[in-house]
Amino acid sequence: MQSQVPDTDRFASEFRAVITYRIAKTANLLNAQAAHVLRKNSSLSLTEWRIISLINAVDETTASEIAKTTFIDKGQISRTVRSLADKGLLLAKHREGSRRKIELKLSPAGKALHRRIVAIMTNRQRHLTSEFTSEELAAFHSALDKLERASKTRDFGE
Amino acid sequence: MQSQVPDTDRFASEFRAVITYRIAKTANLLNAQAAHVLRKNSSLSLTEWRIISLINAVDETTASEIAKTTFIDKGQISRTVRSLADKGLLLAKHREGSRRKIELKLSPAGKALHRRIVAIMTNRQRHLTSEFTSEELAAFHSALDKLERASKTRDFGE
DNA sequence: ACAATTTGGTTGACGTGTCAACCATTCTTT
DNA sequence: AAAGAATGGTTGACACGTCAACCAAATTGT
Repeated sequence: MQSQVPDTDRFASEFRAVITYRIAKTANLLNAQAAHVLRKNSSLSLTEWRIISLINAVDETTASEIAKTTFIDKGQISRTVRSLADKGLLLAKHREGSRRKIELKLSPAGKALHRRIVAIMTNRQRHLTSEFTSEELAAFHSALDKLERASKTRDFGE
Repeated sequence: MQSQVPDTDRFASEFRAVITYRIAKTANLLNAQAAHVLRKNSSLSLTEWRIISLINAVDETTASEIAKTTFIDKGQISRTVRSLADKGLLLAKHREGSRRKIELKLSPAGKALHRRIVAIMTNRQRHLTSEFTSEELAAFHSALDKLERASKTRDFGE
């Protein structure tokens, strides 16, 4: 036996330190988990679920407002909204006195679905953070804040 | 004026706390930044770059080893490897005494490219973590570890 | 030595994400 | 009120990620 470290960990030592790899990997794992949970409990894609819970949170909103805060692509939102409306989960109506802005609200069915899924997702969130102290959680959020700010810089070349 | 909070922050208060949203968003921002830097300084996609630096780190490896450690899809690796080989950046040869395993190594051109880009990416990494103390960084890594472990659970239903 | 299983890699189909062009409407400026 | 700019939303094209089927080689079990 030449080494105690399994072959598949040859990269790990090099790349554990590279923060962007680690975040990308964790985010992928979490997204995969969420998608799996959603498939099992509904017919929603992850983006559909996100948009549903965003709308639910503010009761009523527009596509462009969602785009601004979440950085989800305009186009993707447009299509997702249509598919949710087709499924009868949300209502899209021109806002009073406007022929452009479209007001998005959950339908009763959409609200019911949200209620059912959010319970599961809250369990999940609790599970994910169960090993965190509240200090650790706060520190983690603040680290993400710093990274988000630093991610705006675009120039590192000579 | 009804509120000091801009409209676009209506979601923020609700969703800042939802850890998975935050990670997903930060990961997206970081990936977009990396992709932008790569486009500006090379003709590599993010996945191409990742595979190049993985191979560089261990000098020589195989597709399945990459797949195991990084969770990048087998198929995606296969295609990316081909495109890198076509660009002359890596060499793929059947491993001595095997007609199945394919040994992946960077070509001289690949190594040169890696050297050039890794300098830029190191700058970036330094910039991203410049506001972190080493304790904060360690805590952040350990938080990601916890989340990765917790992301394996797949069941949260009733 | 043979069949059964596992492993390494490729391919095709399909869904999702991303970018840019575009149109209609609304706001701003004059 | 008209011209120009900005905004809200839709669409099409294309890159990328994801899944499952598949083939060939290698390993394991009998």
